[in-house]
Amino acid sequence: MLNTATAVTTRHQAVISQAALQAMGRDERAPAPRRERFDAVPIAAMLETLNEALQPQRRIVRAGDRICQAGTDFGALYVLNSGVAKVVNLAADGREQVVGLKFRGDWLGFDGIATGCYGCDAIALDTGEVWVIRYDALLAACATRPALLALLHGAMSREIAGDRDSMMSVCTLPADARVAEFLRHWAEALEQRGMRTDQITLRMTRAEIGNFLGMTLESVSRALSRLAREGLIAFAEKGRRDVQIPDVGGLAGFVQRYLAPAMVQ
Amino acid sequence: MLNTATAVTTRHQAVISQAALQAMGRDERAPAPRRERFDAVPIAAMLETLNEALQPQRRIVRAGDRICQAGTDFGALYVLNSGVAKVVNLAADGREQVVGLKFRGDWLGFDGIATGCYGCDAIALDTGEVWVIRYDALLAACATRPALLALLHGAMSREIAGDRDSMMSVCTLPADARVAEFLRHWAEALEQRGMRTDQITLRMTRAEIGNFLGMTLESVSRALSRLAREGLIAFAEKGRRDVQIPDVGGLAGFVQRYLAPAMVQ
DNA sequence: CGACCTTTTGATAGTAGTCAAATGAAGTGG
DNA sequence: CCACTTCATTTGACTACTATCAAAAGGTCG
Repeated sequence: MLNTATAVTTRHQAVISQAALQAMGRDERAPAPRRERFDAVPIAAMLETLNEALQPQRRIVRAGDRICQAGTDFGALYVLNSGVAKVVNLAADGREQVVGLKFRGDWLGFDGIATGCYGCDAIALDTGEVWVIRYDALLAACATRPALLALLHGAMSREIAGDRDSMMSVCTLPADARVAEFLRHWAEALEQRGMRTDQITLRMTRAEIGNFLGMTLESVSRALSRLAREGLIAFAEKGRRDVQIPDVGGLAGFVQRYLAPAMVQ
Repeated sequence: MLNTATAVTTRHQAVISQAALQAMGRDERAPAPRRERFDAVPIAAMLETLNEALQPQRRIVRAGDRICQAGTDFGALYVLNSGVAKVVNLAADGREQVVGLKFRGDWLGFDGIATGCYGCDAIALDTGEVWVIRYDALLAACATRPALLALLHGAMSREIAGDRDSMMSVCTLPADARVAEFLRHWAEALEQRGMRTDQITLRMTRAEIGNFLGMTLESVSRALSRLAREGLIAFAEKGRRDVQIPDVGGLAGFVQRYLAPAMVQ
């Protein structure tokens, strides 16, 4: 119960093979797998830098508008100055999945750099402003402004780390906790941007949320009902798209409790 | 049955909300969500460029060696010149998950750029050579060699796209198909690097594979047995770590069949 | 050989998916 | 303004996939 490598067996299996354990035997226990999740550069500062360096073209989008389209030629990256967007991955066989949510300051279109065409659709979930950053112009500007390059790399790096965290949520959490974590994550994103977190408007249907989390719309609905029954969330009087979160910490606690119900020592 | 947006309902739910559908109504059907998955720059050429531009330090690793460690200060990226490695994401609460597999030419450590410390462990799965690319040196070299920067961005972009595909596999495929897709992906990675694909040596235990795919080791074992029973794979005489794949296309077909059993039109 | 893993396979349980029906919202046209 | 249509959501009943528990067999290494 003291070795984290083998203690976690609540859901699925422990990861570390014996071979790996003994191979890394020398340096006993990892010093501090602590991960800092804050941004080195605040979002507002990043946008300011981008704005003055590139004076990007602005585009107003409304709910449902496609910001970029899978399969079309890559030429620009997009930065959300306001609003919310979903990223939808499309497979050749017709499967599609929401693989990400984007908020103010987030970038879109990175997946097009390598292949020369966008790999995902990005769809606005409400009204917002998108900045169009032509990739060649960005690179040119980066040549004279190292800070810009740092910004770009930071954004890509954060995207990679974020995707992995999504992966972990989907793979290690039961359905109810996944929904709780989804809400917590959304609230956290708002908080980082200085917005209210006590009430959030989900701009996705249950089906979209389920698709994002790898579960059915019914399971999402049930999970939300259960969270509401436990008092962790509440619905606005009319319509169930607005979720009130009296205490974000409560959601985090729920995830932890659900994660390791018997891990209370 | 002709509208891909609503046709896919075999597993979980269709993604596209009605609102989104009508909002994007004007441009009828998407032109071609085709995604090109090949590399613009062959892997060998990329390594050659890296080598001559930076003459990176080389490090020989053996199975179980840690290439980089979550939580430690970020200073360098790593490129696999040979061997295989797994990327393990660590959560603050002790959960850990294999979130990626890396082969020759793949980069490691991108997640450290934004936060200043690595977010994942990277563990060698067999003997191999790792190139250490100091990040500051890389940036300096990029300033005079645009090709290097393109390489870097291409690698990060590919990582983002790849993570999303993993996410989609985990979320949209049933257990058996997930394992088949895992094998297919491994074979594809070998093929892109000019290696044999008819026989691959899984360098992970069933527990590790299961952790990666979001299922238990028993389910992985059962899935492999089923694939073997169907003749899609075969085991070497001794030990069940070597998997023979007579026809990679067969695995792809299995995934498709399992994906849409009733989608035969 | 014996200790220790890993893997396989079976039996059982539980979570989440599927099917179905009812309610709730929202928009349309008379 | 109100029927009427349409879609989103909720909830129940049932099913099925996959996790869990357990035992045995196969490998590996001292």
